[in-house]
Amino acid sequence: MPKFLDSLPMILSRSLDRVMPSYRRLFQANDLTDQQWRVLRALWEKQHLTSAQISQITLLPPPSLVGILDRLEKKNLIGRLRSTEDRRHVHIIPTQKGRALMEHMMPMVDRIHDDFMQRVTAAEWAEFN
Amino acid sequence: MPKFLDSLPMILSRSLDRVMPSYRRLFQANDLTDQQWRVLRALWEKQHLTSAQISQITLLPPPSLVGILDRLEKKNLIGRLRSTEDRRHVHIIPTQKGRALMEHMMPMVDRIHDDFMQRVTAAEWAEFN
DNA sequence: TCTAATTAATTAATATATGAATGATTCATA
DNA sequence: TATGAATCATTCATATATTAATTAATTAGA
Repeated sequence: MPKFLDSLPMILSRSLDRVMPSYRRLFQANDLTDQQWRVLRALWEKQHLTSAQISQITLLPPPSLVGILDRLEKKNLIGRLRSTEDRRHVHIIPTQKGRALMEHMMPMVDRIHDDFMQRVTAAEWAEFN
Repeated sequence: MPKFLDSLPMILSRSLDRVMPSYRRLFQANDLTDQQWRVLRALWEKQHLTSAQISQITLLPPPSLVGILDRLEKKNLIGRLRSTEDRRHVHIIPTQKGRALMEHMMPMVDRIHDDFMQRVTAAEWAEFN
């Protein structure tokens, strides 16, 4: 009978709780939520994605994505474009402002990742075994 | 430059997304949300906890906990008891109905955990390395 | 002893998650 | 080619996350 804190969901949640704050400080400094960042981050690797594709990549559920895209659009960071071939699809494209913001943030995000991978492979990583 | 999907937050989120559905089916069958379950699960190992203690154990932020406790109380699964020594504290105690529900669910939850630890140590677990 | 600093729980405002349902569109096929 | 099944984005209702602020109660210190 495993203890509550040793359950898979709690182990993973705890890990996330330790990883996210470092990122979140940077996101907040740029007026972005975690989820808004995820969308922009996905568009960074491949601009021009449909809403469904973004949902699959970012793991953000479609109903949430609607609002997230609304707010990104309101900030003029992305644009929505209804497809002409298949009018069910909506293409999401980063704006000039959106790309500039990413250009500015990506190096710092990469650095946070690198910093983690050095500490994590030693300390936190061990918790999984 | 790590790919988005290889970042720590996405690896952990993806893992959670694969683990939770199995549990969630059981929770829903018993009319509980993930978070409501967490609170009852914490009280299972040690009934009589304060709101702050539950927050620390379950990782549920205090503002969220207020509503979660409200709904658990409304379902008559827990009781709130304002402390007499320090009237700032609120003791949370499972009701008879709450304990009965846990007694019913714990074996099934443990089994889900065991099933995972057999598949996970082989397949998913490898993803962390 | 009286005020300033702390603490626990809560409220408020905004953003997301979850599951079900809808509307518009496209596809499959009889 | 009409028509029912499948898709994509969206809406709806409810529950939770996040940050800041508030309230009530306790403690620390002048």
